[in-house]
Amino acid sequence: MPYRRTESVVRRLAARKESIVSAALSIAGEGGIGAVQIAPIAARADIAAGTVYRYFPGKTELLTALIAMAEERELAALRRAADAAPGPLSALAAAIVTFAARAQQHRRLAYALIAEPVDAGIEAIRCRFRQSLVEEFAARIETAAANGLLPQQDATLAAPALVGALVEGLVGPLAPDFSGDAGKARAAIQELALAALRGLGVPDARARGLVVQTPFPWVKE
Amino acid sequence: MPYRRTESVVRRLAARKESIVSAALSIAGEGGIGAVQIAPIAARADIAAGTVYRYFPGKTELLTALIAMAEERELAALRRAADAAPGPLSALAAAIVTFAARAQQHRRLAYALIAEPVDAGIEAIRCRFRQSLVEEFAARIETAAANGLLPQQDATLAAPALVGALVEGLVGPLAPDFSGDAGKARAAIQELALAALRGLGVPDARARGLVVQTPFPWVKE
DNA sequence: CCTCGGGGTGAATCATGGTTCATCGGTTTG
DNA sequence: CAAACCGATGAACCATGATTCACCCCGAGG
Repeated sequence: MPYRRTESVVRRLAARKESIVSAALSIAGEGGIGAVQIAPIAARADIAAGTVYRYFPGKTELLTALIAMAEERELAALRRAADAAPGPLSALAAAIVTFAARAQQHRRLAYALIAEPVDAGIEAIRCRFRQSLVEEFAARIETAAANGLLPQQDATLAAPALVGALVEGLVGPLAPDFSGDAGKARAAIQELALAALRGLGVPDARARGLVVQTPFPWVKE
Repeated sequence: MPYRRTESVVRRLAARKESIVSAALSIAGEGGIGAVQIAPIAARADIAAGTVYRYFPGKTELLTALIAMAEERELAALRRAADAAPGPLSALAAAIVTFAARAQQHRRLAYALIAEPVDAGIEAIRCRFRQSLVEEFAARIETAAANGLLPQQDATLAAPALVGALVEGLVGPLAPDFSGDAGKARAAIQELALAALRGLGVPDARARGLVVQTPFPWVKE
């Protein structure tokens, strides 16, 4: 009778695959995308370098899995925050604040996943992540505009600019250093979110209570 | 008597150094930072690979020279446009529009010099360029705010966000494709500039004539 | 128990791209 | 014009890091 994988073996394999991706993710969060190399990943996952290739055809696919994992998590958080808001405009505001807060909380990882220098092949993969984010924001902008809560505008232009401003302002290499002062960090998020909303055509977001204090209860993960 | 370089030799050497940097710059403009490699540069400059090392101790220094050249050019253009404006606020607006217009005109190069993935060592160099840009904008923002033309705000937060929004909105990988439609490109610049100014606290830039049609006569190079 | 086959191993291999250096050829000097 | 020397050359070298593969090891099936 031919060899059949035991149920427990199947579980072990799946768990190991998962642990490889987790190892990669944690390394990315510490040392950036450049530090995501096969040998360190294998070491952290307590396996040999060659074993990685029993689970992924190549580094590209591993990175793809890594980004997919992060993407899922981030989009879910974004949607949870937005959908809990009472209307399209506050949903947009909540998405902005949530994105900013989470990005800042995992600054290194956010930078690695969105803006950090990598080589071309990997950039292509990462683009899909950014694309998802941008589309999420674009959809929220369009909905708000359709409801007359924002001036009509080109969301395909505004959404990338919005993401660019948030990333560059909070986690980019030139952003001010907020480490060690949570209050300052929170204030920066508020200020940026207000500026972003002004840019989108909401001059009085604060007065209208659109930008609430972070962290939201539902931002935690 | 020891060997002394002839005047003509000195000129030839200087010209060659210059031509190496130019070759590197043109390659960056075509293929991005990743394509800036010693062998192709040497080929384009019509010299051997080893010769590059007679002019630069290493690739890092060559890249530094490349970026310095671009930085000089860009900052000069920015300042020329801004200084020709009639006041601090219109100077800021002019700087924004000029930056956007130039970045879009040399989209590939702008991306390479500001946002494109590269490895860590090079990123450090490139940061200085972005830093210069951000500082230029920050100074303009502060001046305008000091004159009561903008609400008081943290320019060290606003300036990076501004640059991020412009870059991501116009030249980033997710920006809409403007090639082949100059009108659309121009409209995008206008819209982005207006949004940026709204974000900074100028709700009616268009009505106040702050964002004039590009290209400015003085934007040309 | 034995043996079979798949998972695991990690040293070896390959690919890429920066850097070096022994050597060549044209200039400068006396 | 010959000697001395500098700048140019480009093949060889080196470093990094992904990928492979011949060889183990262990548990399932008989």
